[in-house]
Amino acid sequence: MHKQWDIDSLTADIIKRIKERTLADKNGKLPSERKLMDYYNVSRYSLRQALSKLSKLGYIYQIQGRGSYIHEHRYQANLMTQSDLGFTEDLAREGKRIQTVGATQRIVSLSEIDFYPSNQQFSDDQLFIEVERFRTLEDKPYLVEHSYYLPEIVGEISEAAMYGSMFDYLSKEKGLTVGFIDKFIRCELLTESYAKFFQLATDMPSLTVRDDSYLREGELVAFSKIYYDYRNATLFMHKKLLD
Amino acid sequence: MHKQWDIDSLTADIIKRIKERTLADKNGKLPSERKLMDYYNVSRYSLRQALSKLSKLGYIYQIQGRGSYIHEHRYQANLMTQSDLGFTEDLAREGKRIQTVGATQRIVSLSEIDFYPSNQQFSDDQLFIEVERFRTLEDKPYLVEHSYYLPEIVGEISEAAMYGSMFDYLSKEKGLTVGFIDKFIRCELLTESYAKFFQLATDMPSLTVRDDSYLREGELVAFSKIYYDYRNATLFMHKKLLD
DNA sequence: GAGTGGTCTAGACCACTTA
DNA sequence: AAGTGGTCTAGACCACTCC
Repeated sequence: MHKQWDIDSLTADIIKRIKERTLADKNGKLPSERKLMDYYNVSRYSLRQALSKLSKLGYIYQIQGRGSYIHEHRYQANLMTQSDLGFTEDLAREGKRIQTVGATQRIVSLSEIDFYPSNQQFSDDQLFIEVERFRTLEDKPYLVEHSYYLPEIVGEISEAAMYGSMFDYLSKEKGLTVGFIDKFIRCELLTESYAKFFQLATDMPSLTVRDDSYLREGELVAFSKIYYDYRNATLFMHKKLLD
Repeated sequence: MHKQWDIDSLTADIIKRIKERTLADKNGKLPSERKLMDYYNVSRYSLRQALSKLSKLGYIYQIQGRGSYIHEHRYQANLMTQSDLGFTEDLAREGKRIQTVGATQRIVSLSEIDFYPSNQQFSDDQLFIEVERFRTLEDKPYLVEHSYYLPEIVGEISEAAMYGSMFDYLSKEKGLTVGFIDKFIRCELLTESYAKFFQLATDMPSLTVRDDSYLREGELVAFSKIYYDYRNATLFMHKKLLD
């Protein structure tokens, strides 16, 4: 039988085989692209799309004229990759349990917001739904999410949604599809209440990810800032040179 | 006449035209991919490679069935993008002047190093060339680079190279080509001497980028940690959903 | 239905490595 | 010379948007 592969399932299958160690030889060398094309019965384009993803995730590296090799990188706790970085980290994190242990919402005016999106002008009477969520990973403090939603787009936000995935909520209940997100990664000092959540002293730092979330149509729907415990949060990237 | 376009020059030309505002209509809508293919006389593949880069850089977004649009994002000082993140920020930064204002090097043993690469085992008698470089951007403190080079690969490092681009030095003087870099972005506390350079108090934070630099052949050649002034450093990323 | 971006195939040629 | 990854072309079909 011939399974049909799309790029995502192809990528997933290769990752699975890399982890099982059933694809590479004992030196960590993978079969050539031509052999993999035949094996999976996909075109060069599709195969290389998948290999490119594997490369960005740090699983392999490729050398022109020589071949593709597994790139071991030691397991690190709470390592986020660029592709992991979801709407507000609502994505499944390899079976780990993320819980919201506290959440508040209120309506605020322009003068009350703590930060702004990158390229938006608001009128003076613009209102926002301010949401603060305190979340744990495996029952340990993991992040604080401080968001502003635009009420004329999202309407009201139910209490139930506050404790679940905002991304799914907007998609399923409101029919809103987020198309892309601009991210600004910085290091900032914690306020007292956030520091307390992480059991840190006030003025200790935090790795922050500012998100500007846009609908597919290009409209800003929310902007937020996520604070991570600086002791735990690491963002991983892989850079290939000569591009 | 027909200029031949490769993907890099194609990408650069579209960026140029976006900035000049000579490509999009008044609503920020770009010509369709088919029109751009004809205009530049390239294949769909090449054009979409270029558009994909523009998308990751935050210049445009694309909507299936509708078209491609310019995505304005406000200019921010010292915004790094993932593709900017070079060997040690040696890349040209839009004409801004980066200078090394202090540099030291010494040979150290395994027990003396402050941090380790992600997936490497060293023998107990492994030696390293430790390099510390203090660098300014437009004469203001910008970053401190703390690196360990593997002497059996790079040999000695000349004093001249310490004040220039290590990347160019390895490439031109040593014939070593860095193929890829793993990056680990974190937030850490500054030591006294680094804090002093940034004119900050000790224990103030810093955005750090840990690099593991590998030769094209997959051998580790150096590992380093770059400390940025947390008040100035912002890393930009663009995430497209439904991938 | 026409036009748009998203995906995928088949094939070609090039640059580089290895033998 | 053979094999590898890197680049590029031409063309097809699909999913979605707009009229």
